[in-house]
Amino acid sequence: MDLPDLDRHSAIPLYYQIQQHLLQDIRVGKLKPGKPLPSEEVISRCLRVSRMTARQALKSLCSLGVAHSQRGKGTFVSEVKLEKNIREVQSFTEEMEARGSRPHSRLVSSEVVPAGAETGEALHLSAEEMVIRIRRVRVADAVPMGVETTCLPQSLCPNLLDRFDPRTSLYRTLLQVYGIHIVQADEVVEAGLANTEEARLLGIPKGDPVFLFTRTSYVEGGKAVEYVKSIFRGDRYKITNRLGAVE
Amino acid sequence: MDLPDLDRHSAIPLYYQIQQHLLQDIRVGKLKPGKPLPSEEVISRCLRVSRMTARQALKSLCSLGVAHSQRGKGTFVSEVKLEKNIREVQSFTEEMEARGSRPHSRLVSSEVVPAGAETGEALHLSAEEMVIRIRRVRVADAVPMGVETTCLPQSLCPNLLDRFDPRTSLYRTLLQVYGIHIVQADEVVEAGLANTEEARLLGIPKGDPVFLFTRTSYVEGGKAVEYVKSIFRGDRYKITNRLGAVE
DNA sequence: GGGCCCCAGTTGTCTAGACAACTGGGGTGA
DNA sequence: TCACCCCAGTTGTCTAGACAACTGGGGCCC
Repeated sequence: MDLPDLDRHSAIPLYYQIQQHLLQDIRVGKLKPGKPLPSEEVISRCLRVSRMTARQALKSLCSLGVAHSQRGKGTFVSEVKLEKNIREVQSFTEEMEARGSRPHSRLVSSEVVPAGAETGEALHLSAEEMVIRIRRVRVADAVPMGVETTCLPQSLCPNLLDRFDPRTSLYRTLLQVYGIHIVQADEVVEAGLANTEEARLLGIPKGDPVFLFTRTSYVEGGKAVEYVKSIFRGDRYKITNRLGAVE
Repeated sequence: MDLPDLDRHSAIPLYYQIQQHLLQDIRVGKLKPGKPLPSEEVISRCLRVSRMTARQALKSLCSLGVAHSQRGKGTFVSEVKLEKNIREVQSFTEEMEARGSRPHSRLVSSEVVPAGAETGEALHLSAEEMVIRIRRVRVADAVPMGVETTCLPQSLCPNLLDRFDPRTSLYRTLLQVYGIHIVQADEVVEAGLANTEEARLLGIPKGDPVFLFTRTSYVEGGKAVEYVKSIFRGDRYKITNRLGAVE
């Protein structure tokens, strides 16, 4: 076991430096699944940090899912692979890039309209309040993958349609221009069949299997900022979930 | 703000007593979404615990997703509802009971067979090793919802077929009889169409939209113990996901 | 009014230690 | 041989403090 020297004058917390080093050792296979990580006491003594700091590094690895602790025994590297991330809030752009594809989007329509009952309820607006509605075909590696309709309250991001290039990532624009950081989302998925218009936009036969997504996205603190309905091809798109345990 | 008296002689950790009390206050609406929780210093002073213990209670609420902290400001109750749980490993039985339905199952077949390439790879077995394969129709409130095929290594749960009533919960039997506690699973979902046999078992027209699930389940430490392929009706079944943020 | 500084309150990180609870192995005694 | 005890190693919980970093508001000065 080799442990790194810590940079004690860095702005990076000590526990985080330790966590990153252990994570790196796991990634490159220096620490193998099922094998114990250095104990709190060993880290504490070798790196001259308090046991609580060593402990914080190990616990952060546990909450990442790459390790698990057993009282009286130690902390061990888990078997599960690092590549399979816990399902996270990602824009289509981020998701496709993570899968190694080149994403882009084609604008179908963008307009400012009253929210209506369904969208209003999801975003906690009255049905009369105005929302920005953007409809796009999502494309990965030149293959149309799905059709996505996004609604955002106009009050939250005025002039979005002037400032946003619909071919790029909406989430990045929200963060960079408006400081809106989406951290959580609730999503409902149904299975259905493509209707005539969807089939035309996606270039697939009518009646092909599709996913129907309905997603509400939240900023920290739980305020709803986005309501999305989308349709994705069943033949080219898969959902990958990591399910965790109940405490 | 009223804080409870702590039982200092209890085996229940102090931070957990505090966490449970705050959780109760949130549940009954005494602490409302968006409002601050008592600060670390207040908890520490009122309950005569160290600040680290108060902090542990608040951080555990954050990791449950019911609160969030902001440096320099405080820890606040999140808006999201408690009823909508983070997606968790659940047996069909648990899932349906949580949705308020009465689940049961009808056995299609159960047998001991060689794993084969696909199942063997998923469970880290050779293709020749024997697995127990159970095929069941899953029913909720007398409506057939899906067809599920579960494979488990025979070495892990010998005599399972004698000890397990296929109409009940497999996960409960694994836990109670073999001490196997499934804590994590990877799941891939695809959209497809029902073939003739599936349509017959589910009582739906051939070609109706269905979900195709492929799930590998793990015990603590990451050992794979179960490989499941299942088909669920698209018209009666929805997937609900809570997506979290990346750290 | 506007800009600036300072201060109280809050969370983030860290220390040095303590005892409890549990695991696994070795040794001892019946 | 077997049961039991004890011990070293490990994680879980807890204490009492320290300083850093950030927020928001009040007050001061220009």
